[in-house]
Amino acid sequence: MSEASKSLNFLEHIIEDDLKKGFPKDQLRFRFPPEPNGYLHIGHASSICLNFGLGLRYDSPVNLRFDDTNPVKEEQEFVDAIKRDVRWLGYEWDTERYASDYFQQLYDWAVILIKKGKAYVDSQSSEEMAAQKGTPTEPGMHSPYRERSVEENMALFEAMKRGEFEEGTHVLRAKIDMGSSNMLMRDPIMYRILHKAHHRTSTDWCIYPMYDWTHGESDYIEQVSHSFCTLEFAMHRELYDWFLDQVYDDKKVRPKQREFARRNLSHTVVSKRKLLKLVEGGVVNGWDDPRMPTISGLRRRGYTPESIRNFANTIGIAKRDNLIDVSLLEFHVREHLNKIAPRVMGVLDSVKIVISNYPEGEEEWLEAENNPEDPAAGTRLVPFSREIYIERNDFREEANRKFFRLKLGGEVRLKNAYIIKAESCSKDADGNITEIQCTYDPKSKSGSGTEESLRKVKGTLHWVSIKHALEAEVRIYDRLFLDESPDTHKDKDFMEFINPDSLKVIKGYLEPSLKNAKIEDRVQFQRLGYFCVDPDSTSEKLVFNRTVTLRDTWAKIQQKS
RNA sequence: UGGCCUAUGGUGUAAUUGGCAACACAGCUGGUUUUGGUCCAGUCGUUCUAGGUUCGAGUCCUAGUAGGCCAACCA
Repeated sequence: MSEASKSLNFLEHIIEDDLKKGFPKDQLRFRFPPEPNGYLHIGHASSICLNFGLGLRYDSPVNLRFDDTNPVKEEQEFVDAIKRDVRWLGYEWDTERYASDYFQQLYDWAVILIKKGKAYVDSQSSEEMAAQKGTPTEPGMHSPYRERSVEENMALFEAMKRGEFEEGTHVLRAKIDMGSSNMLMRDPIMYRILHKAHHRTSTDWCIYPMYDWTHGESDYIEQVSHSFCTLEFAMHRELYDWFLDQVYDDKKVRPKQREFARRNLSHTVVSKRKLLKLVEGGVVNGWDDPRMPTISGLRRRGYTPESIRNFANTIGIAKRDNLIDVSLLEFHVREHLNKIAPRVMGVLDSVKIVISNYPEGEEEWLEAENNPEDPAAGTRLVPFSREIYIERNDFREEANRKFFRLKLGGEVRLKNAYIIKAESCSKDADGNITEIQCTYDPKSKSGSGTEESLRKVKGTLHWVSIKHALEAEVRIYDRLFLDESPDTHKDKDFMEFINPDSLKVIKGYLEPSLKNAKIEDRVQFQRLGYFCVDPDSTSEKLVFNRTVTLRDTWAKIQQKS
């Protein structure tokens, strides 16, 4: 969809209104502000697409700013992973920033607040302060240290900075209103003492600013015009504005915080704590496990950046609670892969067919279309011979008219090859079919143009020549949770809803053209789904991940009966 | 008991700002097809409730109801 024809979401309306009121378009500026303490997931993708999409729409710079004010949890590893994921999604930031770049400026401003009597050092324990904080329905009480003199506050704050105190002994608090109905305005903490090395500033600082004091001022320093965050920060806006008022120069752009509802995807969880539990509990094999809703997991699963961007644009941005069905994400990856993924044949649950009237030892290479959606993709050759594999569930000894696959006495088209007829089958002692004996019509070769080749047969099957088949490991992934919203049940833990069959590892037989498939190559196994080559692949052993099945109306028909 | 936010098909978002409720997904019916894929056509709504303003209300007003968020030296 072109940007011009797309309807506007409420944040775009806010920007349009600002523009209409005279805000200069060339001063529009956005930012994506992750905390480097974990991996990006599908929820972040929405925010990334929102902010960077706005940048593209208005031709405005977008900063990537790491909100790194807590050295206890933050690491360089996450910075690198986040940058890689944002790039992979297809976005370029204007400048790479760190809240830690502003520590000195923030400190200088804090000194100004102290001197104006708007901040003070509190020397109580966190328990004492919590007790004085009040509740949502009762006002708080003043700290006994609230009326310290400017001189005393300055001396204490400077000593905090010099590292003369233990962690937890003092904090710097903004002096606002302990009676406010907004708990965040009840003298919020601006600085705490932390004797921890920071991933960028090392041991330069032993006091670290809190989120509220940092975020708005960072937006201001960067001259971000519109600062978009999720709804749980709505109450923070009053504080954001209060802090801004303390330093604001009206010749500069004043950042505007607005909040949107985070997007929830069905059949998954997204909180860092829960994701970590899945990783540490061994439920999945790491942060990039293809079942994880992380960007790196989706990448390994075979999702394309374009499909994720289209998904994000389709679900839009609003303020109400939501639960987006994962089938919408699956639709977008199918839509994209349908256009770009080469078609190949692979049999995942095989049963052997012997074509009794096909000469023993003979083989021929048949032409096959690489992608019916894209003629420019060309053709390839696939080998055919007397013994082939087909999918076990593509054969039944007897079946009704609705089953238009192979049955005894029935005919079926082998994709790109011949029409065959099932004559008989062999079984083992347990009654399992071990081999199907067929005959073929030599004149029915696909594309030969003969009358026989033009015959209409209802079913078409994919197949693989046994002699030429490539063996591969195929990982069949399904959704990780059976419940659409596993972590919103009051009396049940989300771990109770884990799908025990979210991964099946099987052996598949593939056509030989896949021999040189490279890691991250994406293909469609015809009639089965989209698959991609996993990084675990080696030259000896191919490993494929199933990204998503094809739409399967046959499965629906079967379910109904 | 306080404050803030939200309410439109099964799902997600729109509605030229007070003027024929639209788009996508999912579901269901058919058609096309050498993938039961793709593609095409059709189908699926008391805009949370009750009042009010108005020629006209999803949109404005009032009162309810329901859901979410708010008491970390986290972000």
